[in-house]
Amino acid sequence: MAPLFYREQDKFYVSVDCIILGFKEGKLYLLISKRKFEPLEGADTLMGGFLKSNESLSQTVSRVLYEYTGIQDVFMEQVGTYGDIDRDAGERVVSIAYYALLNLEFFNEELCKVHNARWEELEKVGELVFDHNQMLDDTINILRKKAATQPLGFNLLPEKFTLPQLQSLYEAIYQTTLDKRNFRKKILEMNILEKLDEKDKSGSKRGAFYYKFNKEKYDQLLQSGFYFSI
Amino acid sequence: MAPLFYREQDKFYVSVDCIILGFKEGKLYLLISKRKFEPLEGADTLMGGFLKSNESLSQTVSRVLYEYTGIQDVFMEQVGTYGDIDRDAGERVVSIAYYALLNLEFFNEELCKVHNARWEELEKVGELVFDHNQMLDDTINILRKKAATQPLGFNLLPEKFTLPQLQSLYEAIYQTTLDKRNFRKKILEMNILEKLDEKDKSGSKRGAFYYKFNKEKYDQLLQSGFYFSI
DNA sequence: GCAAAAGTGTTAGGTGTACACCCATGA
DNA sequence: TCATGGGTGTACACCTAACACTTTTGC
Repeated sequence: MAPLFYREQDKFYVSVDCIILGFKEGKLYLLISKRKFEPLEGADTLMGGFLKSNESLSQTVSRVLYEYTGIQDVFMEQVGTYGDIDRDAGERVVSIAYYALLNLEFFNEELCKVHNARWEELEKVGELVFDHNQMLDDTINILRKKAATQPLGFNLLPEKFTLPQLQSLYEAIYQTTLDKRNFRKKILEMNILEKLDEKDKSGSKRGAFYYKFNKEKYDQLLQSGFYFSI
Repeated sequence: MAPLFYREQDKFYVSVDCIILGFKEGKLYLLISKRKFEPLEGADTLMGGFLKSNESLSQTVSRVLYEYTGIQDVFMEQVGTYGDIDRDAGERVVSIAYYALLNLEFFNEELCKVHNARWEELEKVGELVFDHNQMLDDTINILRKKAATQPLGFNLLPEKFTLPQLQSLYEAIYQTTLDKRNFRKKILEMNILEKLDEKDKSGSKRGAFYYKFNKEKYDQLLQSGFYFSI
């Protein structure tokens, strides 16, 4: 039984909504689903779920991510909380938005069908239910700020990636083009990438060397005042 | 009556906790109160309040800020949402943290007594209830990031302030010392301050000129790609 | 006249940015 | 052999950071 003062308070439905982003062939994609219940059943929506009494917020997010993508241990961060009275047309619901960055290589295509979900090009996302477009805009703003100063981007790539791939990821995030030489110089000077002896021949005849992100080295550098910056 | 699917879900108490910061004589201060109900009655706590059915989240924050400080139209932003199962020792409560920056000049001292509240030097804040220390740490991190790229700081100063005051504010936020000449050059070059014909003689015999933040000019500059940076 | 804070410019080093050509390979 | 994308170095402009002395005025 709740202590006295608590019992006088109102209670609310609490949900999480997930902005799930992936990257493929130079473009960012958002995972969009069809809403499964009234009101607005069938409309485009972010992945979401209700908080349960036996779950922490982050457990709810992990559960929702697992249900829709089949992936565990996904990189995710809170975007913010949306609490307008009428934000959900069905009932008063306070919703916490999280974004997740994942590597499309490991994505379970089957689950897409189960949930009526699809990957939509970020630039072409149309109207979503409620305040979900706002959540998406807020996410992109956060992503742009964070990606410049923290090595988030690697979550969107396979473990082994090429420098042209990495560059095109940043170009997609910032909707701009970057100078190849400057980009390579900057990222390599940080000494957080490990060059492999293997080439990706899928993009060109010559092939581009694979690299991987060296997290140990990055963590070690952080200790000594280093900071990531693109 | 809630639509069918909603009715199956759990409901939760939702609260807001406010990290209220002020600045005086070169130091940042946090408004701390004594918890008014069990459990942990009398312990040091952030200002907080429960979300009500007829309020949006930001209305709740405004209400709490007004109750505790007597000030309306305070600058505030969301820090994040804290949803661990046992974060509140009394009951399951999901709490959204907001920080507020205010000008101590207008602060209503009377309300301090009413609420058993006090301004504590930020550097000397001790243990707070639940996860409130975490909320405070997260706030300081956000403040440090934001204050460097957005003109938030002016919310902590009176409308008229001197450059030595402004500098000591940034020194307090970043816990560092800055070079007077470089600081003045940088801030004045932005052309967002308006020099007044009046001096503050309280800090020295010679007196320092008052300036004020020119929001119109700042907004105008933003349009043309300018960005604030300290 | 002196103590105490306000105010003022210059320089060197480092960082960001613009820019064009050769390389490796499969078809 | 040629078309395609991968890979490389330099020069200049700009910004940052370091640094010391003069001014004002109340006491």
